[in-house]
Amino acid sequence: MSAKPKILVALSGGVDSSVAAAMLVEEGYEVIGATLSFRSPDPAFAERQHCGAKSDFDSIEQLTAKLGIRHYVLDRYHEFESRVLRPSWEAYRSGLTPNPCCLCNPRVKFGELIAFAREQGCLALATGHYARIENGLLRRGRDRNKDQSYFLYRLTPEQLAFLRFPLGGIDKTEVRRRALALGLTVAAGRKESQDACFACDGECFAETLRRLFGELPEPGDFIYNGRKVGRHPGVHCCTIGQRKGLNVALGVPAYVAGIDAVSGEVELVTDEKMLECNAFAVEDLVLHRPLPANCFVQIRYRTPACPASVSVENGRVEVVPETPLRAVTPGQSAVFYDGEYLLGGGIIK
RNA sequence: AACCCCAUGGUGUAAUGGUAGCACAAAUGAUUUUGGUUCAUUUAGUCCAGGUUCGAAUCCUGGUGGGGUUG
Repeated sequence: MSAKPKILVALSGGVDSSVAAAMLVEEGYEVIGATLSFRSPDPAFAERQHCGAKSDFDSIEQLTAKLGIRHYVLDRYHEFESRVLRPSWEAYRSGLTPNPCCLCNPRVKFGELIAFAREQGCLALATGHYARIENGLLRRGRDRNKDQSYFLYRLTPEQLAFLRFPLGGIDKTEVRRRALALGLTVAAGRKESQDACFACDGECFAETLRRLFGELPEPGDFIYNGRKVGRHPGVHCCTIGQRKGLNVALGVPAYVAGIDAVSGEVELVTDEKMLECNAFAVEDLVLHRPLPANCFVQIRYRTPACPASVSVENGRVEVVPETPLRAVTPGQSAVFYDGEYLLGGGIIK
C-alpha cells in the first residue's frame, strides 16, 4: 500500500509544466496529470485553434511515458465559453480590453482542475507557473523575467491554499536544463510562445470571438485632430496605446488614445505624451491584504510595477502613480504589489 | 474655353541631368499565457507615348489624371 501523497499536475505540453511534473515525481509524490481542453465542438473553429495542437499531445505523451504517470484530458469547453469567452466578448464590444487569462484562471482553469484533484483524492494541484505562494500570499516568481503572478491575482484564498508552484523558486534556464536532462525533447524543442487558448491563425483574438458569437462587424472611423483619417473593422479590434494594424499612415506613428463604443469612433494621437495617465480608478477588486497608502501598481503583464499612492473606498481604488503611466487601458487588470508580494488587484475603469 | 500648377512604392515626401532616399503603413521574425508596446528584417515607386543626351524622376513635345485662376 502506497503511502505516497498524491498530487495532480496540470500539463500543457510545454517545458514548464513538464519539468514541474518531473520535480514532483522526484520529490516522492504520486503524480497524476490532467489537461483541460477548450477545443471548440465546431470543427470550423477547432481546426484553426492553436490550443490542443497535436504537438501538445505528443509532448505530453512523451512525458507521461517517461515518468510513468497517468494523464487525463478534461473537456471544459462549455465552461470556458460561458465564463471566459462570452464575458470577454462583452467587454471587447463595449470598447474595453479584457484579460481573458485573469478570468479563466479562477473561474475555469484552477476551478476545474482543483475540483478534479479533489475527486481523485489529491492533496494539491501543481502547475508550471512562475510564482510562489507564501503564507497564503502570492509572491513573484524568482525568475522575475518570467513571473506570472500578475495573471493569478483573482485566485481565491481557498484556491491558493490548494496550489503548488514547483517552478516558483527556479529560473527558466534551470527549467530548460532539467528538461534536457530528463530527455524531454519534444517539450524542450517547442516554441515558447503561447497565444490565447482560443486564438486562431490570421486574426486577432477579439475577431475570433466576434465570429464565434455570430455578431456582425461594426466598422467605424479613426479620428485624428477632429478629422476622419481611416476606418477600423470594429472597436473590439482596437486597444489603448495600439500602433500596429491600424492601417493609417500619418507620416509618424499613430496610437489609439480613446475608444467610443457608442459612436464607433476611435481617436488617434501622434504624440505619445497624450497616452499618459496621472490617475485612474480600479474596480471589481480582489484583495488578499489591505492596501497600504503607498504600494506598487502593475497595469499590464510585463510592464514594470510603478510606485503609486492608492486609496480604497466602496470597493473602488483610486490610483495616483508616482510617474504618469502610458496607455492605462480600461478593462485591463491593475495588480497591486508590496515589493514581491501580491496584495490584490482589479479591473481598470 | 484660355492660362497656370502638379503627377515618385499603399500614404506623405526627398533627389533640378550621374547608382531613386526617408517617414508612415504593410509583411515576416524576436519578445509575450490578454490586447498591446518595443526591437530586427523584408516587400514595394518615378502617370502614359515620343524626343534631346554617353546618361532623364529631373530638359522638350503630345496625351491622360488632379488642383487653381480668368470668364
